[in-house]
Amino acid sequence: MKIYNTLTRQKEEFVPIEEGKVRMYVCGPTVYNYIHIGNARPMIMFDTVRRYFEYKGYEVNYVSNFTDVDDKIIKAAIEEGTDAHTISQRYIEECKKDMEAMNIKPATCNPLATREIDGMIRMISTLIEKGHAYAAEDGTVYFRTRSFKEYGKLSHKNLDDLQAGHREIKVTGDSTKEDDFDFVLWKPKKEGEPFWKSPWCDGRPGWHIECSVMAKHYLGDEIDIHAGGEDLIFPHHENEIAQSECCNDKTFARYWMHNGFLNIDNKKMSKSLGNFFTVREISEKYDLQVLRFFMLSAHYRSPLNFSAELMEASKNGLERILTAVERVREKAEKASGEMTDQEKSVIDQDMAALVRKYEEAMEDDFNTADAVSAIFELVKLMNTAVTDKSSGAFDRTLLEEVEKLCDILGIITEKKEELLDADIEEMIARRQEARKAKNFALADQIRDELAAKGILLKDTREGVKWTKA
RNA sequence: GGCGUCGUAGCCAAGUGGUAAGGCAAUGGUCUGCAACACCAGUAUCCGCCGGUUCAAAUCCGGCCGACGCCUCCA
Repeated sequence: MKIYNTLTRQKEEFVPIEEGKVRMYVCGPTVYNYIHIGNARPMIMFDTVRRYFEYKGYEVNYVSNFTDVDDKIIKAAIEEGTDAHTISQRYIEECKKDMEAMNIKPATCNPLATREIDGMIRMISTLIEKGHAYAAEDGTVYFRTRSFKEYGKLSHKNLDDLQAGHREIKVTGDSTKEDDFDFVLWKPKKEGEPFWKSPWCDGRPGWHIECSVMAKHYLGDEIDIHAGGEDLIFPHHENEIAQSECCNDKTFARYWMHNGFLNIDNKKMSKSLGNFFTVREISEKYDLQVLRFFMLSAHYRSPLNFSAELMEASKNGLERILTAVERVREKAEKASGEMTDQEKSVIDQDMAALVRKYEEAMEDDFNTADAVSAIFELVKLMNTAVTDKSSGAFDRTLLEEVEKLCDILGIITEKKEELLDADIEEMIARRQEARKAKNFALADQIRDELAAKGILLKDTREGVKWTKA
């Protein structure tokens, strides 16, 4: 399996630290509001990575944090006249609902920054002892960036270039720093802010130290994969490496994976541009499976543009897959019989080739766009090869394979059991009678009425089917 | 100023040296009472532009144009 490693800027063969196991850390959201669709991209893509590893038989320890103390959370709390804890708890719960609707598997562990303060204090103390950090007079603790020789290895920057190429390295009058590039590990509390006691001052941790500590706590000093959005490469991930490697004297993460940004109209999504969507907003219009499928349509490292048209296209494409699976599932339930030689050859040749295509795509740095195309080709195979005459064994073999491959991508093929109101059931029955009597005018009229209520009918060989608009 | 990414049909998107996957949309046909689904058919002589390397390039090299990202909180 090949993974593109930001550290080396190359695809590398994945070799786990521990045979058969994957230790993976994904930077999670800061919970000060509903998550936006940009937050959803790493969640969906790295969940897919995890699913593929599990499919290959790995045991994955998947850790993803919630940053629950931060300026934005505090600001939101002040605006609402409540406390930071209330805000973060609320949005963690809402975030989990969104994740479930996107069929993202719960992480092995979702650590909270505020529950890991002791570990942070320990790590900061160690860094100070080793000379990699220092406390200023006001109690702020800084990391001594230049003390880590490899600083910049992930983002491929070097401090002197940054200094030379400085575009107004303004760094507000932080005169207590020894160097402009030093960053905060611990900062003093301000009036009304949550704080914890520490050897340096009452205060709270800097953002970067949180992830280093949580990764160490739940995954150990060395991890296999560390992932997140590409904007985190610098400075967040760079700083994590500095902290962790200076503290533990071990390589922090072997593989660094970063997803590209989700754009709107080719522009970065931002509140100021007014092109900002929360996952919750999208869920009002679409099943979030559609959002997931949309994200899978591009490689995770490419920028991806979001628009209503593309969501429509994704919805239709997903529908094609789901319709085909549904039809075969119903047919397979009834069909019996062993495979003919010809069917065996379709399975061994055609289906096997597509499964291979799918796996090769996934093993090549998780090329989900290609993997999806293999599923479409499998759908075509099902649509043509599963007929009245095909054997039950054949139908089920194809069905199970497609279900399995969809599941790796997190696409749910099982249709949710939904019930209709009695009056709608009655209308459908009346329309069937009208059709039997060849009273098509009445039948069409009823169909239009149902459509107005958001119920779309299809007459199939297996009977009347309905879907919600 | 430094470091990067991208430019493939109307749209999305894979392909990164051997002669253009897949999907959406649109068109014609088959099926269907009609519609929907499904199937069949054709659909980029060509991969931003200009040069170069090679038997062979969308794929490698150079230049240009265009879009974008990071360097500051940010998925």
